[in-house]
Amino acid sequence: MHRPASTHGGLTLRAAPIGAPDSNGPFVRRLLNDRQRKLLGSLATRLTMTPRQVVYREGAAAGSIFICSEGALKSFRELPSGKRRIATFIFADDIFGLAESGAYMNTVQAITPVVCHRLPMESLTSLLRQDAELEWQFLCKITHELRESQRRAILLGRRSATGRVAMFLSALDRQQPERPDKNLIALPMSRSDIADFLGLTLESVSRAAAQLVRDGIVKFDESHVVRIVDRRRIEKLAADL
Amino acid sequence: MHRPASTHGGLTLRAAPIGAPDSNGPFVRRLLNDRQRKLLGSLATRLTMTPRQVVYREGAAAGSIFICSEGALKSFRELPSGKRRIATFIFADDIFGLAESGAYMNTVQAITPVVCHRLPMESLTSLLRQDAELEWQFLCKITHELRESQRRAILLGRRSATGRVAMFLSALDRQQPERPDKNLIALPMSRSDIADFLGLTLESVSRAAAQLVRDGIVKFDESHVVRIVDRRRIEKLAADL
DNA sequence: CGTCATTTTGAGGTATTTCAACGAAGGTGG
DNA sequence: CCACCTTCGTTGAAATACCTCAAAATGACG
Repeated sequence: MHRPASTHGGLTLRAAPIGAPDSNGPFVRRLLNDRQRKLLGSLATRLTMTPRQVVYREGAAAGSIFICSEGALKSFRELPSGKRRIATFIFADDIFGLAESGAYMNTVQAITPVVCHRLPMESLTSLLRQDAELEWQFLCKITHELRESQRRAILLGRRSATGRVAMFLSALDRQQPERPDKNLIALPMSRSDIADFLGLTLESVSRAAAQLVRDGIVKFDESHVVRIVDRRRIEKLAADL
Repeated sequence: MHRPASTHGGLTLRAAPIGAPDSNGPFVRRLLNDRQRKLLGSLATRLTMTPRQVVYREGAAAGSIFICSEGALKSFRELPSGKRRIATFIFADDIFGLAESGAYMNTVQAITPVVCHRLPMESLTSLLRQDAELEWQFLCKITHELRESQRRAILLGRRSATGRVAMFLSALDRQQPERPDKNLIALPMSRSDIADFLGLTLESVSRAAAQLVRDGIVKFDESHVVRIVDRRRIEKLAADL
């Protein structure tokens, strides 16, 4: 059943501020006010996707940008060798399809059921170039993404598999804001997705996860739900070593 | 001697367009028109730095953003283990200090003699929030950076040292636009900087570089100047494997 | 020309990758 | 309801590649 009321209902972004003197840590807040949501909503088409469904493929003409409202997706490239590298996972309040020039750089595929909004590139850019306030929200969001991406690049430099996995869990933990139990982390993606994201093999991820369990740092309630047992240690592992 | 004429003379940004249907490859162009340069120039303070000089330190209050006009810098973090990870190298027409929230995330240090411009965060943000056109240029630039950062994260996933080094050289090659000899790449940074950037040891970088030379892919005219001998092969290596 | 930093080269240890097989989970059809 | 099949995840043992430790060689600079 279509619910036209929600056409722009879920349209939000989320990012840490750029210049604000925040208390401590990158506290993340929602962007976009009612006016801005309405403005974007008038351009947007609401889409629902089923798991494994492809939003767009690498190399396709980049005609739209997307905002995810619910669910999780992965953005990846197939390498000539047949290996697959995941550029980023996409969750609610994330933008995707913007960091492209002419053609999409990655393929984006739903992991869970997804609700997202498609905004035609042309109307969006002309809107942004007229509305500095709205554009500012986008600038904040992209800057936030850049920060995260750099953080990731730094931590990918490390060799240790358990360190990488700890870093990954910690990033997911930071990323998931409102949850009943703050120590539960949903892992919607498969082990091999995690491996492709971290530049490890699927086996190494499995072993590293087992190691973290043996060390009493985390515990798997289900194979896709992690419980943080010792938050201090996982954050120490993630911070570096 | 102060040269007020050049206060805003070197103020440019450089990025691939976001939505433009570019011919092929991310052709990079200069941003900012005269009006915008003048506007920014009126806010900016011109700074010259000597090699090893620190622009700002990790954790310091983020009061300004910077635009580099000449030279090269590195942005890095010291890890508790004493190791050092380079988040990014900064060249002419790059912005730095923007992807922070309240406090700078990284330390930035000059590698070569540098000319850059300091823009107070507050005046810049209030200017941007009024001037959508100018803000658009910044959005393009940050988006470009995000693209590069994601590309890097993807390629850091790989284990192969020679592949990483090839990727690094290829990225520098793309990054350096106007050169007399298109096959010469300047490597202003040290081997250990490269290692810290790629998440390798200095020795591995040295060996990987030697390997590339043995394979007839590159040649070192000087220890900080590389000549690409076989462009097809280095790009194949960099693209993946 | 001597000193110090940077870079290269060498030999072993260790971690991850590979290759392989097994176990678990979910969906389909008889 | 159960057998079957496919996908996903775990575990085990050898090979490879990078890291570590160490020392020599090259280059920069006073």
